[in-house]
Amino acid sequence: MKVVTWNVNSIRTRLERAEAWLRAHEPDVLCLQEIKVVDEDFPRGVFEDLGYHVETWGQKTYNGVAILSRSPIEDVHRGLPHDGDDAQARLIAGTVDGVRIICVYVPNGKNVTSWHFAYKLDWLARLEELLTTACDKDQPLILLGDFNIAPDDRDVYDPDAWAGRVHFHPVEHAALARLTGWGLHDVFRKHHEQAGAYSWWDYRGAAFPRDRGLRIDLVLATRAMLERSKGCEIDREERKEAKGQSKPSDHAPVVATFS
DNA sequence: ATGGTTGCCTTGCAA
Repeated sequence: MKVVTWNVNSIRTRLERAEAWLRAHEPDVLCLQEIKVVDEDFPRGVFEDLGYHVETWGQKTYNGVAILSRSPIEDVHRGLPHDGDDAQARLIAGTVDGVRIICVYVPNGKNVTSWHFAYKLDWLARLEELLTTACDKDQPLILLGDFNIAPDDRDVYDPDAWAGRVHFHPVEHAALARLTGWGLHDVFRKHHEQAGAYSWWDYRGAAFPRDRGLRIDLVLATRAMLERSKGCEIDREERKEAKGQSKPSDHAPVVATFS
């Protein structure tokens, strides 16, 4: 079972690349973030023609998440506990071949003094509540997506410069630790110890060619799925620019394979 | 160096 998370930064702008990537890599499950379209405008036919079931929770202009799967997607759930009617579209879950898949787009946070940062922390607390009240840590479960948090020093290009900043703040690390403390494991770290394996590079300041990135796109799994984990790779190639091609997302896909 | 670039869709916000 090949499961992927990819923040595409607009599915309409990225459609050509997303379709080509799917044809080349043929994942079983693809979790998308920042689709930036309402459900009616999601180009589902393109993916259905490739053999995928499609479940979305879209939103105009911002956010939006989706799960594409070769097998049917059961028990689909959208949103978090205490979401209001105006909730941001940031979480969609479904069960595929007996594995609970939770696709998340964690709020960015902007900067630590912003209301966006408080919103991020509240959102993470409600994600923890979802796990503890509606999920089973002893069952096969994968929580994956754009977490907008780099777990440790190996996951940021300049840890000293990033210390205390949004995406690498102690309070964010504490929130992430509560999720993993519930019973989740960083699948990438089962297979790779090295520093400098990033999944996101800012569009600005030539961050990608200078390799100034962060690993903020994570695949977290319960013990049952960690034991089935056979590999986890970041597809850095997809972040590259090529002449005559449409632009890449600022995030690379993260590919995890399970038995 | 609080800059820079991209995507939304139109004028400024979010990332």
